[in-house]
Amino acid sequence: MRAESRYRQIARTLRREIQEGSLPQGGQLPSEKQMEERFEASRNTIRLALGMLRNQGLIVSRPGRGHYVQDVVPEIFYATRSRGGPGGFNEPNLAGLTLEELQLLSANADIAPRLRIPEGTMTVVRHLHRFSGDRSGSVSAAYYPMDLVEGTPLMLPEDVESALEILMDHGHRQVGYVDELETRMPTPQEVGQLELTPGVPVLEVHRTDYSEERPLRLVHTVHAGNSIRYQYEHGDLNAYHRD
Amino acid sequence: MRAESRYRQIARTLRREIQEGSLPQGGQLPSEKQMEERFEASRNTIRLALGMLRNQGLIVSRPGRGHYVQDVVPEIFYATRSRGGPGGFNEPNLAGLTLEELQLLSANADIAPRLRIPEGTMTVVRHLHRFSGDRSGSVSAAYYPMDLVEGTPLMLPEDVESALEILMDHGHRQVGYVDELETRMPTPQEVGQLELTPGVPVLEVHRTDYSEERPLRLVHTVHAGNSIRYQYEHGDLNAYHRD
DNA sequence: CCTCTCAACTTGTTGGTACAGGTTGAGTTG
DNA sequence: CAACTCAACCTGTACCAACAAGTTGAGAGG
Repeated sequence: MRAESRYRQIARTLRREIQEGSLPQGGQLPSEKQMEERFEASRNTIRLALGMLRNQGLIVSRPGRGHYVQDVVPEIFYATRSRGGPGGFNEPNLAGLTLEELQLLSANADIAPRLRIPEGTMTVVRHLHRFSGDRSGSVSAAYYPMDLVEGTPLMLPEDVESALEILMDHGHRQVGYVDELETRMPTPQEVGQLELTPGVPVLEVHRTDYSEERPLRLVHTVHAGNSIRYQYEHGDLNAYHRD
Repeated sequence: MRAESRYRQIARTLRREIQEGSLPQGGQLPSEKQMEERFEASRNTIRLALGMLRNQGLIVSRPGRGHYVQDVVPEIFYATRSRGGPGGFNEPNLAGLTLEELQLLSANADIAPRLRIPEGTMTVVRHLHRFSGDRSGSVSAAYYPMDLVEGTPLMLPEDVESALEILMDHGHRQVGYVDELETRMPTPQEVGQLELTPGVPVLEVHRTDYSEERPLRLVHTVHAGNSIRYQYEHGDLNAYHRD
């Protein structure tokens, strides 16, 4: 059992062919039956190899169709590039964001500390969905302390242009934010929401926006890992930041 | 085939038990044979369910031992918290970094554009390894343009206190940086280097450090996704940043 | 020419068997 | 008592068989 197992050898071979381009992006792999003959292995062994590649996000498999080489290009999210938000900070990719649901929820242990409110305090939650192209890109939940948004359009189940601008009009100006980034494998629910193919991790971001006095908002976003790149700039880079 | 398949049901049941804590962290799951009886399914089906949990990073499996509930707590990397680096910026977690290898390498298409040097230009590459506790935390490669480090201790195969400080002593002061963050599944090589358990994604970070004139260094880091959290702060948050 | 049916393909799921090799603890042996 | 052996477990790998269900294209039928 010390030597590399058969299915790992097969996976390695296929992986190399994918990365070298003998199997072009989007191209179809031979059927499992054909691979049985080529590699002189049983279908189960072939499927173990294909399972590895699927888990690595290199291929996608469609019942009745076949196995295909995966092709996705990530889009870059410039976290620190100003887009004229009220505080000079851009909102998490407003373009393509649509409101899915509006909810009243008491803050749990994940939310309350970040908003610096007691657990159980009421918050207004706006669930947003971002599509990139025809595919699902991310799902967000923006938590607002109830007292901050009472009597504002943020209480209404409608899309808004800029939530931070609305807050500013009510006397709460954003002066900064904190982003916390983690990666992990998706939950089954997220696999459905983001239409994730197996083997694609998610990037989980907690952004807390602050005024001078208090946290204004917590945006919890889960991005499909194969379609996102975050970029942060710090310091005096006027002459050197890239596009 | 429309109904949820048997192995997914089993995985869902076990997942719930893990998340609810009926199966404590670090605890051992029943053996596959015992689960055959409990779920009235074949070993193949049980193993498919366990494979799902393993791919989700919820369990680890050890031949001859059994299946265990995974338990890891991520450590936070404060990307924007100053630690007295020359430019007021901290280096990527200097503590625990050890030099593995020193290399001379011509810049490829990944490196050259970020350092704004022509492809093929010589760079000095310092390979670093960070351990968190007894486990492997991340592997980094720091790329320096050759002309910048000639005649400095950075050409020597020895650990250095602060590379940016050395560069400053030679007239190159860091004034800022750009971080690019992506997530993906690890390559087989990274699985070995980082001692990753299956189902754990990696966080890939490209940090480019700049002086007023030019890029000074590119640090390419691959973190084990289950042991890292990145944090970025922006704006005037003196009173509000958390520990 | 268009539509519909269906055979022939595809992957997904489930059952079984067998053996390799790591791990452990009971029991034997010195 | 210490060391060693070994049976009994564990997971990993590999094979075979069968059926379910999605997909497609050839060909029959209108």
